[in-house]
Amino acid sequence: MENKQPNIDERLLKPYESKNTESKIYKIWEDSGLFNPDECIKKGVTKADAPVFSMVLPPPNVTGTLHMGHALMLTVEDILVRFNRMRGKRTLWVPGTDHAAIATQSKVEKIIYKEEGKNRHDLGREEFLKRVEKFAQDSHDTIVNQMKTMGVSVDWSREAYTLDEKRNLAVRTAFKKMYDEGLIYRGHRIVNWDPKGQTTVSDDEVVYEERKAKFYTFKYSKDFPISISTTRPETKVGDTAVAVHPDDPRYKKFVGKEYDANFAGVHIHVKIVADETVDKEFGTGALGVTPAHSMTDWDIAERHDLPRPQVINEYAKMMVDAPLLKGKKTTEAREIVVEWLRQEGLLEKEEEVSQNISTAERTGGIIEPLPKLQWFLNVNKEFTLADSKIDGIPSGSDTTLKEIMKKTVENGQINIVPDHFKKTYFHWIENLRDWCISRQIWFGHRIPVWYKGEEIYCGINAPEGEGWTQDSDTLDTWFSSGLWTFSVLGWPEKTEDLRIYHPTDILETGYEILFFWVARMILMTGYILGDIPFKKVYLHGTVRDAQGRKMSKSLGNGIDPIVIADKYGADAARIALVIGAGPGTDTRIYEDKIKGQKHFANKIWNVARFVLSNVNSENLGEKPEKFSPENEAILAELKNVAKQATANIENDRLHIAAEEIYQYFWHVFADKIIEDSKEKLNGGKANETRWMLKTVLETSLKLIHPFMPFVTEEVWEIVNNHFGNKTKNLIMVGEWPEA
RNA sequence: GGGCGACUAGCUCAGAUGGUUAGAGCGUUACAUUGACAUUGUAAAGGUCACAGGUUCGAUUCCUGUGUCGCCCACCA
Repeated sequence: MENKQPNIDERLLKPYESKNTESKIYKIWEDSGLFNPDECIKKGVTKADAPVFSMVLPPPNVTGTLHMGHALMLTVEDILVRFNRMRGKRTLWVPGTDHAAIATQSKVEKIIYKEEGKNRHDLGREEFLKRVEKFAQDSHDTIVNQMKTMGVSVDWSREAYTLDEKRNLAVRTAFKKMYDEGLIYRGHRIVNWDPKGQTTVSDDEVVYEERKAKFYTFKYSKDFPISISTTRPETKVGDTAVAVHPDDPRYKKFVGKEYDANFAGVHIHVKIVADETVDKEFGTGALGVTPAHSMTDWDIAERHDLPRPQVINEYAKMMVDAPLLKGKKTTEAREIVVEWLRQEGLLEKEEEVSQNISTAERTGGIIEPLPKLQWFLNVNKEFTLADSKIDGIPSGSDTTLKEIMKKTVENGQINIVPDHFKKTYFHWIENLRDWCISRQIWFGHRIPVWYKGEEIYCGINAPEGEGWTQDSDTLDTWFSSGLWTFSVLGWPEKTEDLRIYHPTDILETGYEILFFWVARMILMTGYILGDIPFKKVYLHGTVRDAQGRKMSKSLGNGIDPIVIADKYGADAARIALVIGAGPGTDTRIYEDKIKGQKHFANKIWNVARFVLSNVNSENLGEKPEKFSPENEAILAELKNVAKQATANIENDRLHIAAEEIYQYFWHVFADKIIEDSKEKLNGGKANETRWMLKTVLETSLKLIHPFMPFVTEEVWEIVNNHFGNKTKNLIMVGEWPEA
């Protein structure tokens, strides 16, 4: 071979070692300040009037550490950001973390209980919150380090936290505006009460588990004319009606009649009502109405103006006065009531059925529907949107939150990728009910409402004067995350950031939080700013293991992205995550896949070694004005690869872009171009071949950079030194190859 | 019950607006090689693109139906 010459960087003489390189490179990036667009302008790498590209990081929960799903998210977003930055755009990516109210609180409660045997009430609100904040801080620090390990080019100077001072002001300001306009109201409603967590949970935080249950058919008393069925006989002490279908010939004659009965020692007064919602075919076709402990029954009771006595309390215990049941847990009470029915000869049938039981996602507690005084956000109430940038909702016209959520996506102002998630989104909106925003937990944004006797005050700050007490509830965590795109940019202040970077360009997140979060951001931004929060929603899939199972703690099949990055390099993990994962598609990840990409990093390294050992400032002559046809063809193909990559990234096909670049680099550049060049380097076209190799190498590095930023930055530096380039720009702000 | 999606090589997956012999990685087999390469390269085997109809000059791609799997939503008291 031509040489094993001294003038090649000695780093290249050994195989590529990601371990120390990556942390070193990250430090160089951070020190450069170029993650911050203001700094890019100051240093002249970005024009002040360049087009803007902005994005917020979906803030990870401060409940622990990042998993592979986060790694995928960070990778996809970093690719988009690096690509746009290299294209010369004024690029901002704002990082942050989410306090994740109930998730974090219950996690800390578990730890404290395990270690000290105490619950939060033993510690008291103040001490408990101190503990949670400490935990959140530690967790935050871990997460930040993990993000750096993955190579994210976020602007740390703008980092935010959903529960910091500025975001708290945003929350209070938004709450007050909604309260003043009557969109936020307080009311008795059936809520999903979690007796284990002692709090309300939203509909979306309820998960259903299938279990076997007994389905009992019986009458309230001997002289009661209609049999009813239920899986929860203990709730029947709270019945105030039996509902039948208006057209049901069996029961028509009873409608309107009222009966008294002694049911398991509790006096009940039951009216027969006719209601369209009753299914004639199900059970006996007659439904015992328990208004206080069932959503649908509550609605029936409301329609027929029935009393709604509560018979179960917050601890899932019976609160009736009958000696048989008083203070008993619901499960015990069920046995007691069934036994009573047997003895009285009222039980007619007992069947085994499988039933979906509601549980709380975070604590696993069995949901007890209870009527409670809660805060709600009305999604159907009309209000006037004073200043609107939403197509189809003119400024000054009346609209609803639901309409805002619908219109912005319908009219294409917000695009969802992949497209079919739009259908899911609309379907969800159709069925959306008022959003219960209060939580009976301590960790979170305290509701900005104060009471003094009968007086209620809602304000950004506490009211003047003595004797006011603040509402003890906190807000659903998604209330503050709903403001995220603009609260991180400084709202409610009228900041420059807000003017320049909002609405953001893309929101990249997992499809599983389309409703929790994406929809709520659209709602909040529409209401508060009369605008959209982002132009495009890019949804990534779930990361699964080699067998296609979800990664979970209980299965123990999780792969820690940090362990992987340590072993194979973050570059390898990144490109392994992206290749084969189109938007909205689940992807499988396993060590062999990542190992393969580590080889790719090494391939880049070796290609650089080959090129630099054959091309250097001494043997490189004048750049030829015209290349021979064969080299011309090579450069044309290179240009075409760049063009394809650009188009694919712009059209959300990162997986294709990554694969094509990989294919080109390995199987065209390394296997063909370099192999062919070995001969040419000794022939008459040696100089133009050197130029060609240098050009292909440098251009390829740029194309690979968004996907594998560390190794490309390292090689870039070596290349620059090798040729003694004076302007030593980082590849991170290098110019993206012309398409 | 309602909705959404998937089904392509042994395995994991690409195949945007229908158009020659359907692609990659891993795996398998053969050969080469002290090579820029903790190897790598060259080549090979391997596919009724789930099934059945339809539209079309032409369907893996569009339409209808069937089957299997997965996910989301609702929830029957």
